[in-house]
Amino acid sequence: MHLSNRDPVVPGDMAFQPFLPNTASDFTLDAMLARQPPFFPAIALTSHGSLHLPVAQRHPMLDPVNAETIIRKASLEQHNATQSAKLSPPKTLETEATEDDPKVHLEARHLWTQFHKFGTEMVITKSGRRMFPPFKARCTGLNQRAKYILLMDIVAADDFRYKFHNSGWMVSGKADPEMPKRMYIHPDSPASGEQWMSKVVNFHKLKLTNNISDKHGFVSSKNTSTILNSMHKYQPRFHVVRANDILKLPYSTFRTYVFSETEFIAVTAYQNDKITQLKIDNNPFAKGFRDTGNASTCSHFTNNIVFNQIMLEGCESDNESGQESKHWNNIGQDLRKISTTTEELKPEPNVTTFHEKADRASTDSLRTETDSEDPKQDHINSITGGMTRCFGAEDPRATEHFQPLTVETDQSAQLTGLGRTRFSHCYSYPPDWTRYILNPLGVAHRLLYNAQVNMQGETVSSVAATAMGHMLAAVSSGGVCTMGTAGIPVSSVQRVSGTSGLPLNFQQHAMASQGLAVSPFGAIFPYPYSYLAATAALSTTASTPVHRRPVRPPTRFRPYSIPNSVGLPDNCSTPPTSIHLMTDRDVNCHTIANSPIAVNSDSSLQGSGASAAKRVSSKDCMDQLQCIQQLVRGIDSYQTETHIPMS
DNA sequence: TCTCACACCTTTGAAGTGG
DNA sequence: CCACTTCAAAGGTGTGAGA
Repeated sequence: MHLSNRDPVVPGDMAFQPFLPNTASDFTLDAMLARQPPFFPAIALTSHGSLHLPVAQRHPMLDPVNAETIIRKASLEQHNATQSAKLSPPKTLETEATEDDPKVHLEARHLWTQFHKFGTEMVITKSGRRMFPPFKARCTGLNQRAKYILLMDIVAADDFRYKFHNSGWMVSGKADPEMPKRMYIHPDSPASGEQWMSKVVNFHKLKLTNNISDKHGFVSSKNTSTILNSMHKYQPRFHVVRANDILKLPYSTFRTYVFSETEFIAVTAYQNDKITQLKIDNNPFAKGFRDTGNASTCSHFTNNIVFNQIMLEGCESDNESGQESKHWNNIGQDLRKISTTTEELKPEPNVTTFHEKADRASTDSLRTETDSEDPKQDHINSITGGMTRCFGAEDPRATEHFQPLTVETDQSAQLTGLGRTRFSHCYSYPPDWTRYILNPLGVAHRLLYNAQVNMQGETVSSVAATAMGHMLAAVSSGGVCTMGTAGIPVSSVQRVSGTSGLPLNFQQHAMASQGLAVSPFGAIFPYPYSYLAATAALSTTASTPVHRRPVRPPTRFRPYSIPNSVGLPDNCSTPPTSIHLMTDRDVNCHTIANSPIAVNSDSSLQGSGASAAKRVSSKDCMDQLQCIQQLVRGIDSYQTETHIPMS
């Protein structure tokens, strides 16, 4: 058994051979374990691996012997739990829960809009800089009792390098190779829908850096950074996953929300003075650079803050605490007024219609900000029109009025500047995941490379699990799921009772504290070992417009490619994404996701998981696997293509 | 184009104070 | 014991010089 293999793997070693189960025996735990690549060697795999090798070695799950013991023990526990469940089926509140319909509203959208208008520059430094404006979102439509995991990542928006010329940005060439991408799990994850909806999801702790050797992303510290290339364009993405355990992410459905106005170009120094002034005027940390006597480009922002603080006093519905949060909200409110003043964000008539029809019915949280019979509040309502409109974009009812806008992922739409509408893209995975694996665009195909799938009985892994490339998604009815990614074992035990074999706190904190990243596939990654976030990638490839329409819109976001080896390929233009934890728990947030095809044993998720299992019979699984195999066969040739044509 | 030191600012939490 | 205030350290900013 490979579990005992301690031999290190040298960079470039093809440690992961595609394993596609063909027979029922392939789905057993032993079969999966037998196909595991050597555990642990990935720690020392890359030139960067040495950074965390000593730490990783201390992790009990990184010891091959311990790992096997833990896995076996977890298997037994789950078996016992299964038997217990048969004798006394667990009571679940799921019957009272309703299907979720997550909607995500970008906070301070007007600030983002102004930011986008002025140049979309985001400063990155070697030590890391926070995003400005901060990425914050408000979620609604979640199942209050279900557990959700919220994530964020930043992906390249295109394949170009830019330069600032003649007061504007222009393409200056082909993009440099991307840095390893990281996906950030909100530290409050998993949390109930009620908890998420009660707060604003805030990723302001996320830092941007161009330091390749940066290791903050995986270290339990206040610093959580992602590596970007200067003078390249990026697009933050927000993911909502309905799952009660981080280790279930691979089997869960990602709903991805892309707010086009959050797109930015990473720079080491500001090129556009307007952006500089915008940030100085709005970022409290840059207050020292404000010149009150100077009527700067954005000085009216500052002036209006006072006005809006008065106008909106007491209207704050956000549960956030802390002055900074209030500050950002004030900024957002302030800019709402500005937008009204400048007419730039004046809602279109149909938007107003939607605002009246949908917003009044659904955006209670917003109403708390604007709810008033007071004429003063009427004015505020008009101010917030743009924000409400954006919020409604994810609302099913919005499609009635904005249907043409639901497919806003093509290149032209993205590049039309402020003239375009500002709606987020919502991608979700339909239950019929095979349809997306067979996506004609082909991008999903790459995700299947080296895919290892284990399905048994009624348990069916989702697209994510299927497509997690060199990761191993081993889900068995026996309950044991061993994740052998890069040779690192992780027990992803799924009991019928819904609790993981490894308590989340243990998984999350222990791993993070030891400088390990928890991948969406349940693997532990030492920095900077990065892996494909297949689930996230699929969010772009298996995307559907706002409301799960079966038609896939063109997307300009390249999927994450799966490395053809455990190491990062030299010519990998689209490195994989790893998931790691934001460790600061002071981040406010809320968002949630439905996981219609997730393999959820959690009682709160049994409904969706069980239904998914029913939807996909064993025969269907085999058929789908055959499809996967066919795809994989063609991937070798496909891999030579370095990128997917954009829209 | 990038890095670094710098001044200025906010944030945070510990320590002190008073009811 | 609790709430409030004070204070210092930590950390987030853009600037500007130099590489």
